[in-house]
Amino acid sequence: MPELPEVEVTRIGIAGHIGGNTIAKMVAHSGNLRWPISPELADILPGQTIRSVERRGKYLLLHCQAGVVLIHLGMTGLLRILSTATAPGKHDHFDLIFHDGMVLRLNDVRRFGSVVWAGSDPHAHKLLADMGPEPLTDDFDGAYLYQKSRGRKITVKQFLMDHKVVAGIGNIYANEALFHSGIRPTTPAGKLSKVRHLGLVTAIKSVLTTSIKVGGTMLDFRDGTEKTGYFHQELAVYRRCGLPCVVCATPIQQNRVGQKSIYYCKTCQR
DNA sequence: ACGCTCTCCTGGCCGC
DNA sequence: TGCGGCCAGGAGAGCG
Repeated sequence: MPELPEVEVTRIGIAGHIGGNTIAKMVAHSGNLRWPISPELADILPGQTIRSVERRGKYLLLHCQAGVVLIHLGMTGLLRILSTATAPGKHDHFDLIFHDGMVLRLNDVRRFGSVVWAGSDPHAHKLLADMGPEPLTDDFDGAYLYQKSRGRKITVKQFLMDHKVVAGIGNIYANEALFHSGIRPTTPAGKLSKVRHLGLVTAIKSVLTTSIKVGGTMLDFRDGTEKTGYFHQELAVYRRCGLPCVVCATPIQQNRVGQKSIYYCKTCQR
């Protein structure tokens, strides 16, 4: 599923194709995604030029003169660049057609994604306004995370996935970062020391950065020729229930916290 | 402010 | 082979 690294790789990939290109038409093919595709887009977007493509958490921001289109890929969303429009498939929901014939197409099997008009002040939009710092910026450090966790009773795993705390950390990277920092996912966030927060932040940055590099070598956005399973990092714990820990060979445990799966090594993570 | 639960969706997988 | 049922999972909404 698209996590922050995949969204970042997507951002870089599509920016090279649509940046500076002018939109001729927007077409919504099917019913709703998470919310209805903002209907005003059909009126606003024709004639708009893509100035830049930004990422905030897992949202992509397409900057035009009139404002910003927010795109979220949900769990199964995929953006493709086509050189010419082809008939949309069952799970193709949205096309941006450019003057030169190029098409940016959103495919999303489970329809948890969204396409929203955010106007000229996107960072004030309610979907972005309360978001915490980007995990790969210097604003996100051990002191910050430690301070935010004081008094919090939720598990550190759930804490990391709260986007008001830090933007764009999903289930995979929460599990992986906790493994690499040796922290049991079920530990209450408020019980962890400052030093352990520092290690956790270091692990988050490391695992995200590595994954962006890997994803970047495996994506090709032109005409749907992207490799399947385009994110292919070696995962240490995620979905490895019962398999040996890569460090100590203890079988990886799986449990549920909240509605999500946690994976951890009971020996390495305390 | 915080924490918990519910909800959206569908392909894949399991058991019978 | 078909069918029912369950699961994964991002993250906002709504409630206490």
